[in-house]
Amino acid sequence: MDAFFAAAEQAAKPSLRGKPVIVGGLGPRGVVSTASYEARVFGVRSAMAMAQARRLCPNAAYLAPRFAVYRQVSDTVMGLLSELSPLVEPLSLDEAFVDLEAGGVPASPEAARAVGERLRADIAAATGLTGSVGLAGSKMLAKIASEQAKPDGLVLIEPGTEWELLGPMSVRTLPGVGPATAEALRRAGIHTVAETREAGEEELVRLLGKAHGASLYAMACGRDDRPVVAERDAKSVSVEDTFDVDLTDRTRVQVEVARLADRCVRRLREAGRSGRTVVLKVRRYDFSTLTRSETLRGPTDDPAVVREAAARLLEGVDTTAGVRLLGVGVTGLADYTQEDLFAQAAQAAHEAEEAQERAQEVTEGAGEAGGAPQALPAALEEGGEDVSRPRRWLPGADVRHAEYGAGWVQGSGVGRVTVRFEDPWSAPGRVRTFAVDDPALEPAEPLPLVRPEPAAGPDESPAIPDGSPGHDRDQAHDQHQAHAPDPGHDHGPGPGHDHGPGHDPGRAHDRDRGRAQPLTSSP
DNA sequence: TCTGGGGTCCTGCCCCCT
DNA sequence: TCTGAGGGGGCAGGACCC
Repeated sequence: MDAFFAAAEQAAKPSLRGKPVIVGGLGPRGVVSTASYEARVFGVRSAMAMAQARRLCPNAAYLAPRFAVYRQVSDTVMGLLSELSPLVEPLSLDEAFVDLEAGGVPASPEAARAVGERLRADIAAATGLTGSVGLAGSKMLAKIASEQAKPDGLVLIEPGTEWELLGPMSVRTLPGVGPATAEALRRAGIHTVAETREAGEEELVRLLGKAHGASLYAMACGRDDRPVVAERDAKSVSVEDTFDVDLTDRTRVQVEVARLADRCVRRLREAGRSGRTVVLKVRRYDFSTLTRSETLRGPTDDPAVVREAAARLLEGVDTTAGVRLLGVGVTGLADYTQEDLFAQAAQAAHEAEEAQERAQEVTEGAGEAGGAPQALPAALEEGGEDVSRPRRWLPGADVRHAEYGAGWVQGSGVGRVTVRFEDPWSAPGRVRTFAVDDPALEPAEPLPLVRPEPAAGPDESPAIPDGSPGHDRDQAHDQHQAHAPDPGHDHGPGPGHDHGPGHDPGRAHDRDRGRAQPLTSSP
């Protein structure tokens, strides 16, 4: 998929189409996940510090990723791929290898090209997004072809042309050659694929080690017989958080490690696995990273066991100078069924313990100062809403207003949140600003990017009528409500308080009159 | 004001066992 | 009974990928 996250956001948000869009971590230490092609013109790239991106492209829309949406689109695309062949190997949400031969596609360039073009059309129809297709006789070449095809194209590498094609390319083109390998090769005077071949396998092994050197030589010669492998089991599960501000307080570090251990086990259990080796990861103030690991006698999915192991590992790490990242992982995965009986018997006790932990966290939460990891949307953590914290409105998040309908958060701050009201099928919408605790405004489920088929029935009119559903009407509301008095705040959401619709819409105050956007610049 | 989060694979070292 | 070689597991770090 082309500029996947950013393209999905543009599809979901009509006002962003044709504009620079940057998806990534929005905190002070965020990095760019994906930049739209419009943003790349300014030099913004994946993995770049968000701060640098903002300097390069201050007028872009900066959005937090919405993985639920991307996963949905990804499932759709992977479904189309699986219609082509039983052998589909997903590499990530937006990329996969397909073995066309296993799918019975005749081994001719014409047949492959036809399948590729049809696939691209099907993806566009099913998702509203563009994807690029690389066709070749091996994974490495197919991948190179797909890179060349981007955006929105198809490239086929004819058998027999690989040698000349690869020769002049940079070594960085080859899979497995990153900055360090490229530098090692550069020092040896090797810059291109052809020079890599000329160096010979022996020299590459000497420079890079056995496995890396040998595989690099094969790749440089265009030899790559790695099969397409469907369904690979994960070998580790891990979670990590970078903190907005370095942690120095030892107790806080211990609390965070325990939280991460619990999150890690939750993920482990969701996957129905257990693990034997617990890994603690610590990135210090100076970005130096260390890991400590401990192998248990048998695999576990017991939060208490993982928490305790992580705590023991932490004991051996000096954190006084400041910690910017903490992580907890589990490797040596086994099937859940191998869980030992003792732990299962003790599980009830641990669950009671967990419940107590959570109760404690809520009371501690109120005093939490800066340095929080990118706060999870409060609603995500546990069913109940955490009343001790104000709701956080992440830019890009889906919302629904009792009166104005579906929209997305454009920005928030100083007690207000700015929302653009539009949906994937509407014309670009307009912006309104509300108090962050406006009860008429709620987080919402993402809308599908492609308009769903109208419900089967005699009446074929779609749920959302064509044409913009009445800016004029909105305007009328503006007149009425622009000066609605700000009712006093009630900070005691007692029992029975809910955010359901039907609250007095007069609480919505629209101070921007559709123009001023004090918090984020409108693209 | 640089530098996320989720992974995989490889290497080197140490230690223990055979 | 002692010794040395070699294999394998555990551990830490690093490179790479999306």
